[in-house]
Amino acid sequence: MSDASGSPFPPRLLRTRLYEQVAGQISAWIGDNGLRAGDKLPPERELAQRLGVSRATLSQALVALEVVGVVEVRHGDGTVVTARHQTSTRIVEAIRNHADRLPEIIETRDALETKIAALAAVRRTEEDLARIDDALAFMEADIEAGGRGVEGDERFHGAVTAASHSLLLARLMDEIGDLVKETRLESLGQPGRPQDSLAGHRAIAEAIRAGDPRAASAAMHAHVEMVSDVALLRDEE
Amino acid sequence: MSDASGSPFPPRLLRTRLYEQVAGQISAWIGDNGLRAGDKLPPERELAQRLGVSRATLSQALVALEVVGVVEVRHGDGTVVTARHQTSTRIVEAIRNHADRLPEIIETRDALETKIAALAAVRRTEEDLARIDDALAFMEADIEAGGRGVEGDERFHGAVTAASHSLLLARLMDEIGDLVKETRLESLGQPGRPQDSLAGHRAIAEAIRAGDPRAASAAMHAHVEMVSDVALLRDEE
DNA sequence: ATTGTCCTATTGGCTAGGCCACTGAGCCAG
DNA sequence: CTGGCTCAGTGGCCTAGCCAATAGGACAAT
Repeated sequence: MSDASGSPFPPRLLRTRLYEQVAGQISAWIGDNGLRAGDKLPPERELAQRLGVSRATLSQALVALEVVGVVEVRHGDGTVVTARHQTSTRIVEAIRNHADRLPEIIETRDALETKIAALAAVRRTEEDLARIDDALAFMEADIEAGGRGVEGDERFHGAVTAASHSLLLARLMDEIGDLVKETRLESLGQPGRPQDSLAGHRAIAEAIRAGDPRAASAAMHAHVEMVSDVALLRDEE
Repeated sequence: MSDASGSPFPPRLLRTRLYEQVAGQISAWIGDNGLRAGDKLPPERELAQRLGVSRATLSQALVALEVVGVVEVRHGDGTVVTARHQTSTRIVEAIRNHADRLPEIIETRDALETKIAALAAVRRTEEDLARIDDALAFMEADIEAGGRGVEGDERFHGAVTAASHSLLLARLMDEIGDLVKETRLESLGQPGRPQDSLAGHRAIAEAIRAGDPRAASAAMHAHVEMVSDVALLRDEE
């Protein structure tokens, strides 16, 4: 891994596919013109011409918007705006671009993971416990070898999430996975942090093994708080 | 609304677009053949031929899978499977199709909304409180008029979520919005339920107004539990 | 040996143009 | 007023083709 040191590198200049631009423009256009749920978009042929792309490309853009839930394409009738427009796209962007999103991420992790820990304490199987131990061992080895234990951290939380046996919670954790990953990197970059983090994980694991949901929840809460402290120190405004 | 009574009607036989089927098949194929993150899919031309569709359609399918985060399409190189495959698609389906998803929804609501309530108690503005009161009044009027207070319930939870001033949590709530809506309908369909629900809302609102996060959290927890009881009674297996 | 340059096969990106299928609205007969 | 018909509008999908990016090998320069 070469990105482990120094400056974080220009972020790999992203290559936009045409359909993405088109989808963005359409989405923006919907917002700007104040289109409400149920309003119709112009026909594909016209829209394609206006945007200067082929119908095939436009079609891809519509697929993308459809998957995200912004529009609904109805064969023979037209393309209509759905209710979810405002909630979906905008907010994701807002979160991505806003600098002080860290507290929000911490809050959300706290909400989800304390619950997950509590559930895990009650539902964990032997297999779950083994996986958690593996992650712990992996992290320990990594840290002793001078690493930051990033992957071990990820594995641990993944294992705990799996142990909660809740597909929905797992999905939501996955949803915010990318955001969490960033905070993880920041947190574990602090000197001494990996060890503290490892200790926190051990406490969580113990509580889960003991089958004590309250303790597991509390331990997880403390752990998330610790991460938060670190992040806030560096990022305070 | 005509779907409020009687048998639930044949569920409107959905019309699949070709790209959806293709996306599904590809996704399944990835799973069946045990493809891991980083593995390459066959080239588009070949894949299209094998699946018996045009390249344009296949391309749409890939866009859909890309938006969902299952694959990454790299110009000039190929299409590769991303790490998120397992978590994403399967789980959504599993949740949608699994009958006993109610407990999971309750758990998730509990995790998110207790936190939301606590945050709301600390952060609510006068405007937030007014909106919460509006929702309360709306629900009360609806119930007195013989309604079930479904929309009021929705508004109330929306207002509380807004009062938490956390975009991320709001987004996750939105994410599970559809699922929650179903449970809401079931719950409020019980005789006497609307009144109880209204009382629960009042308790939550009071705690938020008082600025007491613990009380707000506890009240919300109690409320969610109540909903859960109802749901489980009808749906127990 | 190593490094940098160029070439080329492979692969995705996008377009053009066309036919088919579905939807909704208006018309007409019963 | 109802049911069936027609037709214009619109999306669904296809074929055929050229353009553009990438990876990897050959080969020259160091």
